[in-house]
Amino acid sequence: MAGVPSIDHDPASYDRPAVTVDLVLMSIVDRAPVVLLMRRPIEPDLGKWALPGGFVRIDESLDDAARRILRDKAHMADAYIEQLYTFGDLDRDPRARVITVTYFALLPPDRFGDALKSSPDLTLAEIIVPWADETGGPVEVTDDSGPVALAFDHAAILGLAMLRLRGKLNYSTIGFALLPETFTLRALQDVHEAILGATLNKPAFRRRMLEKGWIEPTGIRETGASFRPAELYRLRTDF
Amino acid sequence: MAGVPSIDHDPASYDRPAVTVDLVLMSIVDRAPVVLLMRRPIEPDLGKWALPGGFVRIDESLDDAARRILRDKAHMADAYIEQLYTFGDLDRDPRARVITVTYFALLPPDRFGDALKSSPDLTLAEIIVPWADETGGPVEVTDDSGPVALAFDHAAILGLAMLRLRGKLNYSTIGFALLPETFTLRALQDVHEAILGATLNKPAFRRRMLEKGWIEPTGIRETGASFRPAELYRLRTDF
DNA sequence: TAAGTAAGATGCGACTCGCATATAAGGTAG
DNA sequence: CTACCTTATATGCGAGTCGCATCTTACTTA
Repeated sequence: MAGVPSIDHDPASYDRPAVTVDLVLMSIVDRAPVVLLMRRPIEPDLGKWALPGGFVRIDESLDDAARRILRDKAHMADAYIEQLYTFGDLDRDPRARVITVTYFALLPPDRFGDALKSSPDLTLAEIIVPWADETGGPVEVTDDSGPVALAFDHAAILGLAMLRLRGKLNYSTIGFALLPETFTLRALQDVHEAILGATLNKPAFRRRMLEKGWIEPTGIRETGASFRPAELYRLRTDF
Repeated sequence: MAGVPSIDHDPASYDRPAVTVDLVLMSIVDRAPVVLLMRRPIEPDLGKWALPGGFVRIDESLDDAARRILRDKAHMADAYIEQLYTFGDLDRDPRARVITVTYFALLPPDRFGDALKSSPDLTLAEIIVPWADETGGPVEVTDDSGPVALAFDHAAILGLAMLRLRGKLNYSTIGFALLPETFTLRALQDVHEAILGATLNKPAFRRRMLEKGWIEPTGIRETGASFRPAELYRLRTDF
C-alpha cells in the first residue's frame, strides 16, 4: 500500500531528517523467542547489541529498503516481513536527526545458520518478556553468556514487536512463518506457547486450529519417534 | 516511546527523502463516521480533497509535528492521537521523494465547528466502508453534494484507519474519545454501531460494557426525553 | 508380548452471547 | 388523575466456545 502526502510547500525548502529502517528478525529456538542482533562497531553504544538497520536510499521504497537490509546486513533470503512502527523523537542519534521505520519478520530457526556463520558480530539472543497479556513494555534479552546490553532503546522496540506478534497470533497465519512447510499440530502449539509465554490446553488448541480452516492434513505421518507418529499438516494456499 | 537506529555510516552522506505527517481526523455525525478533509490549493490533484498534513521540522518529534498540524492546519485543540502507518513508496509526489507518517485522531463532533467555520476549504465528509469484518481496503467518501474525489491514495489511508479503529474498538477505550464526558449507554452503542457499520444487540452490548469495568454510573439521569431517562455514565480514570 | 509414550478423540461443566420478553420510569393526552 | 406511549433496564433461555479430565490409538523398546 502507498500513501501520498498533502504538500503545500516546496519540499526542498526544509531541512530533512535522515530516515533509516531497523529490522526485528525473530524466530523460536528451544521453545523460546529469539532475535537477531548485531554488535555495534562504532560509537555511540559501541560494542552493545542492536537491531540490524540502515539508511533508506532516495531511490528505494521503505519496503525495498527493509528487504535490502534483510539480505545484505542480516544475510537472509526473503521472508514474511511487516511494518511495525515509526520512531521519530529528537536526539535519537547524537550525530543527526534520525527517523526510524521498524519492520519485523519471522523465520524458521534453520534460516539463521548462514547469517550467524558469516559474521561473529551477529547473534541470536533469547527474548525474555517480563509482562503478560496486553500490558506491553520493554523486554530483556540474553544469550549463552548471560544478559545482553541493547543499544539505544531497542528493548522497547523489541517489546512492541512481541506485543504485535502476540496480538496477531490468534487471528492471522503469522505463526506459520516460523514452521517448515509441513508440521505437526504439536509443533504449531510449541510455537504458540513460546510466543505467548504460556502453556496451552492441547485438545482446545487442536480444535481451534482445525476449525479455523487454515491448515490441511497431508496424509503423511512423522517418522522417527518412539511413539505414535503425528500427522503432518500444511498451511492451505487455496482460499 | 522513542527508538534509535543502528547507524554505521555518516547520515550526511546520503540524499534524504522528505518526511511529512498526514492526519486522519475522525468523528461520528448522524450515526456515520466522518473525516476532516482539506481542498488542495495546488497541483498535483488541485481541487481534490486530501487529509491535512505537513512537513516534519528538523527540531520537532513526529508526535509534535502531528500535534502542530492538528492545531494549525485543522484548527483543533489537543485530542487523542495515535500513529497509524508510514507510507514510503517511490513517486508518491511528483516533486520529490516523500515519506509520510500517518496519524489518526478521534474527536466529538462539536469539536469540528470552529475548524469548519474558519475555512471554506475544510469539510467533514462521510466515510462509506464497502467491506466487512477484517477484510480491509479503500473506502469511499461523500459530503452534502455527493461523492468526494480524494487526492492521491488517501482512500487507502482512510481504509486503514477504519480497519484499525474497528479492530481496537472492543479491547480499548478508544471509542470514548468520540463522546462527551458523560454519556448514556445508548450513545455509546450508537458510536460502536457507526464505527462497525452494523447494529448490535442491546442487552449483550450493555452487559459487555458494564463487565469491562471501564465506565461507572454518575448517579445522574438524562433529562428532556419524553420517556424513561437513561443513566449517565463516565469513563473511569482510576485504574 | 507387555510396557511406555505421546497422538488424537470424546464427554462434560463453566462461561459467553444473541435473542425474546418482561418490568420500570418518565412524559403526554384525554 | 389515569391510560398510554416510548425507551431504559433487567431477566431467562438456548446455542456455541473453551478448558479440562479421561479414554483410546499407534508406534517403539525391552
